[in-house]
Amino acid sequence: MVKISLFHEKMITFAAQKKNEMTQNSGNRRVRVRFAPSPTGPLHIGGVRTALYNYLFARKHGGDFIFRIEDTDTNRFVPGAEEYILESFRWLGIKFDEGVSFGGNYGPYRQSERKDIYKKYVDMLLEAGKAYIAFDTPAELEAKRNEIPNFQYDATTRLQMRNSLTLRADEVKALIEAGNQYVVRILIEPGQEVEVDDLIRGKVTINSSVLDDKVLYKSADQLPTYHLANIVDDHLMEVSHVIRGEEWLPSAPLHVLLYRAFGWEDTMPQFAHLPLLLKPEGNGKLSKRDGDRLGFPVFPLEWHDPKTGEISSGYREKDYLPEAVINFLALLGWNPGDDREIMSLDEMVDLFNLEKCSKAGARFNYQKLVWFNHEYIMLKSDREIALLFNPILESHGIKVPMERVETAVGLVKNRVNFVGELWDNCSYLFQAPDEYDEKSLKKWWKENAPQTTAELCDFLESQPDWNGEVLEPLVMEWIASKGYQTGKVMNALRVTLVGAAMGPQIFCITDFLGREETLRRARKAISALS
RNA sequence: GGCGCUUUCAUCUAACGGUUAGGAUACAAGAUUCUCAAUCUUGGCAUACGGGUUCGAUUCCCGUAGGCGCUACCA
Repeated sequence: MVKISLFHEKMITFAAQKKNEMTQNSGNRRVRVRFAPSPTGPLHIGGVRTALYNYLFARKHGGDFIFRIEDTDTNRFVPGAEEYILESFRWLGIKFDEGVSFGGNYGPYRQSERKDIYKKYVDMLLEAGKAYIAFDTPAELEAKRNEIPNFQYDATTRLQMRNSLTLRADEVKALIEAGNQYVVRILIEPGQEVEVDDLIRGKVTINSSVLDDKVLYKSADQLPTYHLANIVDDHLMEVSHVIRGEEWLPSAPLHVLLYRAFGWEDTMPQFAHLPLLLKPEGNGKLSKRDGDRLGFPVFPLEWHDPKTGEISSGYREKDYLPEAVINFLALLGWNPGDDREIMSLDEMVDLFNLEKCSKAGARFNYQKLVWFNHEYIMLKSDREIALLFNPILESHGIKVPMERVETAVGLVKNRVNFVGELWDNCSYLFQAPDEYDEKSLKKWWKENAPQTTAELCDFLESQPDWNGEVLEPLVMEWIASKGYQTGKVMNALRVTLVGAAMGPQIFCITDFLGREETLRRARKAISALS
């Protein structure tokens, strides 16, 4: 009975999962998603998470992951930003299938290189009467906003403005030929309920009357704005799902209307608006300043601003492991449905499901990221960590065989959160202490310590086999026979070898140091400290 | 101001009408021990509020309050 019902339950769960996968991949379309940043500076950590979710979704459904550059704002363009973004994903291990620098059949993938395409579609909208030309200058609009509270360029106001709806056709033509700059605005029909079907939030309905006639195209630089470029590109690149931040939710109805205006509603992508990343404390979304203030990076890589010369710290340079960053980020707004927390990228791909994404913003609690980093240090082999640690050793002038580094790492890695902390925890393995910690001395280097340590040295020297496992019981026996206290003897020795009351088991240290070095250090300390 | 989204421990979250409301981080205590850590065990800590619907609401609906976002010829 129990078995059957359990089996039955599993079948139901399985069927439900299948159904979810089907609804998320409607119409048997090939899954194609994109990450489309603007090259206006370093990649924000929230952007990294958005890209990660897109990546997971694409892999989960065997689809394509596209990298598109949305550089339609020439004013905000920052040289080097594109390469920075690419480099960030290389470090994080997130791979794209097509797009800028990856190739593909839907290019070009840089919007500034698609001017002709957008022009064509703008003209289509104009001809169909779904959009119109407006000549109002920024100054005129500014004046209007000052004059009328809550001014909005829409059905209630557009007939008071200078545009192709209020001007005669020959006037419009003359203005353009005279070199007047203009924009193309979408003509929003008021009073319609526009529905956005969001995979995370369900149906979101908004009345078109609250929408304004958004600018789609600027004659000044012959470039579209985000909204137009986005819809045209997603359509042409056959994007099936738009997974992006919640800040886009208010403009999603506009996008639906654009798909409708073009007659592309049947192939419109499905939307999924992700919750935002919030400040660890206080109000608002996570910003660049929070990192500086609270001592953690908000960018994957260090960034040198070419204009201001300002340097913003990055996770890579701050010694975080990319796996830890990815793992932490993945769990900020998503969970696999059970208690698992440590997951590889491949495991996440397997487990990923948009329906398990949360709706509310998540505070960026970097304390947990530190914990993740520790977990990944423990998870990685001693050799992997040793490879990362070796350059630090060399920077301290220490060159030893890799096996030595590996052994040292194995001895102390459980006590660090960062690879960079390794040095402070094991420098004594590679160089004799040149000073002794005062607190440790006070506690363990008592009046008879020089004498007992000297005796211990003699005893150790007399042992034929220098091996911690052999030595330990013999030393314990010796201590007992002398009537000494284990703690006192061992810690006195520790201080002479390490320079402080810290470190792993003492016989691990003597093993690592070897007979000669151990005795040399101990005897040196006895003479130095008596 | 308008529009939209959102609300379970301090934080990330689980529980998709029936649980002593679970896990993790952080915090605290204990264990261990040759030190410091790590580790293990234990502990405290939550369903924003008010109405419904229901035999029964963390879960569904409405309202209030809080939070967040958008409201550019930026994305």
